[in-house]
Amino acid sequence: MALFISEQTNKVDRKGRVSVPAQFRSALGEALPLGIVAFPSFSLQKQAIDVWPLSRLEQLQNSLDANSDRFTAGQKNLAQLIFADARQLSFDDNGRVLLPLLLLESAGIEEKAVFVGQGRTFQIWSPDRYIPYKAGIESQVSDGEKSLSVFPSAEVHG
Amino acid sequence: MALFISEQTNKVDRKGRVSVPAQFRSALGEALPLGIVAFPSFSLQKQAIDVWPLSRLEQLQNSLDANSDRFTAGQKNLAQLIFADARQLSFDDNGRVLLPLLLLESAGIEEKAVFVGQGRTFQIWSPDRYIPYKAGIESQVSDGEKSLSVFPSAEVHG
DNA sequence: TAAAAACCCATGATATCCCATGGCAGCCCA
DNA sequence: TGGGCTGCCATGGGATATCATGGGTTTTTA
Repeated sequence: MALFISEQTNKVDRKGRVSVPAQFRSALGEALPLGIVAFPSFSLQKQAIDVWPLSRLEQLQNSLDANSDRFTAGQKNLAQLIFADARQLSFDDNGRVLLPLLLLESAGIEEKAVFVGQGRTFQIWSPDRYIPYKAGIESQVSDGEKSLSVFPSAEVHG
Repeated sequence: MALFISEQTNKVDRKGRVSVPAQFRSALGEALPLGIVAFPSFSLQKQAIDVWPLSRLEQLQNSLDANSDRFTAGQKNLAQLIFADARQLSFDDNGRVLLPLLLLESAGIEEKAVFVGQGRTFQIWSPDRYIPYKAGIESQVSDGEKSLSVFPSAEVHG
């Protein structure tokens, strides 16, 4: 499965439907018909919605089954919350999903939804929250980290 | 994959398309069909566009998956920003890409785009910005370093 | 049986595909 | 060595497909 890359703002219609960016849908590839799961983003104090391919949730479950000892108590609690709060969303013929009211409210989404690629997952934000959030992230990157050979390099070359 | 070397200025047409220099396309080699990712250059205060082969972003993601602990918080933030700001571009039959409006604007590109080889990556500049930028770099070189050491490396890149 | 969800079709905007052209560089051959 | 031939490359533009969006209709479900 390809990566989720880039931002795109789409409209939420009266029925609560939004088009998932075509690029994200194609990144799902074969996993598309399985759909996605969405839940309030715990790492962001539920400011936004986290979206995973369903297969990732399955992988998490498998890890919990096989390597339960490698998870901290806190991580297990988090996993419990994800399983409880996650909603499985499926695509209609036009590539839209119906966002449940609970998720819309918790993320403060009304007219517009910002889809933000995060590699293996993506997020859905209200524009009003996303803009200041992103500005904050940018300010937390130091100038040194922005300059040459930004990342641990042995892994990044190809 | 070969290195990106040299400069070339190409025209941006009415639809926002530009030919990527043939030399850069052939440097991509097998990675050509996967396409490239482009985002405002963080190290240059978003003056220009940084372009990576998609595979480089995939390697970054793999590295994050496997060695998350070797990244600083700032580096992780930067990675988040890259996933959000990057746009995946693919080539048409003539070797052109469509530059999204957002990138054109952030780099101040209108009629012409300067492609600048940077080894494993390349940049795209507006001529108006590139000329003074390069002059600045050149004057810094003339005041300082004029030779380079090449270090033997255990990593075999390529 | 009323509200919500799923399904279906329509539309405008935009991106993609496809073909055509002109210029330049390299090559061949006289 | 010069002149033309050939092929690649950058560029332009029309045709086609895809995408986001809206709304009606049927089906589900509570």
